[in-house]
Amino acid sequence: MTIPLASELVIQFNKLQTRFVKRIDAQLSVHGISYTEYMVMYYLNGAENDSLRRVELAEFVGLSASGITRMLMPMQKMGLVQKDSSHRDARVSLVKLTLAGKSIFNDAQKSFNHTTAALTRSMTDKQQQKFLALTQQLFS
Amino acid sequence: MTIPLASELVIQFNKLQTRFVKRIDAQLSVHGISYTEYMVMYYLNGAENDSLRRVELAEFVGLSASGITRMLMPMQKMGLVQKDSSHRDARVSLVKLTLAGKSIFNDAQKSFNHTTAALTRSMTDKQQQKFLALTQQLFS
DNA sequence: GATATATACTTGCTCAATCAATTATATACA
DNA sequence: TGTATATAATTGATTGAGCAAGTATATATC
Repeated sequence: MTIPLASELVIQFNKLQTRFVKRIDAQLSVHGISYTEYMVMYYLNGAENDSLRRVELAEFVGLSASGITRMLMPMQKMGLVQKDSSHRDARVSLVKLTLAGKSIFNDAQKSFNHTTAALTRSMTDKQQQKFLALTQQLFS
Repeated sequence: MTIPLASELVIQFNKLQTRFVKRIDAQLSVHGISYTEYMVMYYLNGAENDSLRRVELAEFVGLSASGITRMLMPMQKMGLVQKDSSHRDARVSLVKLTLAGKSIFNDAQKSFNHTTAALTRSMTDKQQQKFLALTQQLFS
């Protein structure tokens, strides 16, 4: 049986992504954080008011609510993030980067960008743009 | 700080893949198997002599050796795969699909192909080919 | 205002996967 | 031949994540 194009695409795609994350994880471990933790910090860093609610964070990072709770526990213990409560809604717990967190994120970001550049160095800029555009297209 | 193209690419790429796997997992659960179990069966199905060594399987699927051992245990219990020993090398344990395993794989494959087609339906065939080619290029 | 429903988060339990250590066997070489 | 090293697989301990259930608070409706 010949394998359909779409399946071949998904399988190769998945394989590549697994490889990417492993490489990035290895690099980030120098800073003591994982890929997912990096993504958490990345979104917190870019958020307005420098803070996000847990559900928002979960949505961005692609984790469940409980996944976020568990992920943040050690990060808080390490002093990377801190909790704040919302005075608008007593249910929500806002998360933000601490100063130490920001500093570590800045360092990690350099590693991250460096690694992604290495991972995609077999592509020209134009190809990367094309590839990104096609990736975006698949979201719809 | 503007985010570099390569990093944007990797992040979007990762996000998309997570989404893909979730959708496929949901579909495959009808057949009682996960994405990774599907991949195991997929490689076993395509292997010559219908069997693979655990290390080979691990390499293909992108798991560690122990990951494969643990993954195969329940699959064996469910009767999807069986063990064989190699007469060339007493250390190796060959894995192959059982008849039941083949049958379930065939059903699952239909679901899988159907789902991947749905996931990529926003792309023309030509775009899919382009995308696959770019993906392959990143492996080097 | 009281009751029902929805939302934000946390906790207990479970599963999948990893690493490090272990066992068994194979290969290399002094 | 015997000893060191390498390889295949498994096992114990740990981690990351999910789901289902629970708690606290908010909103909607009667």
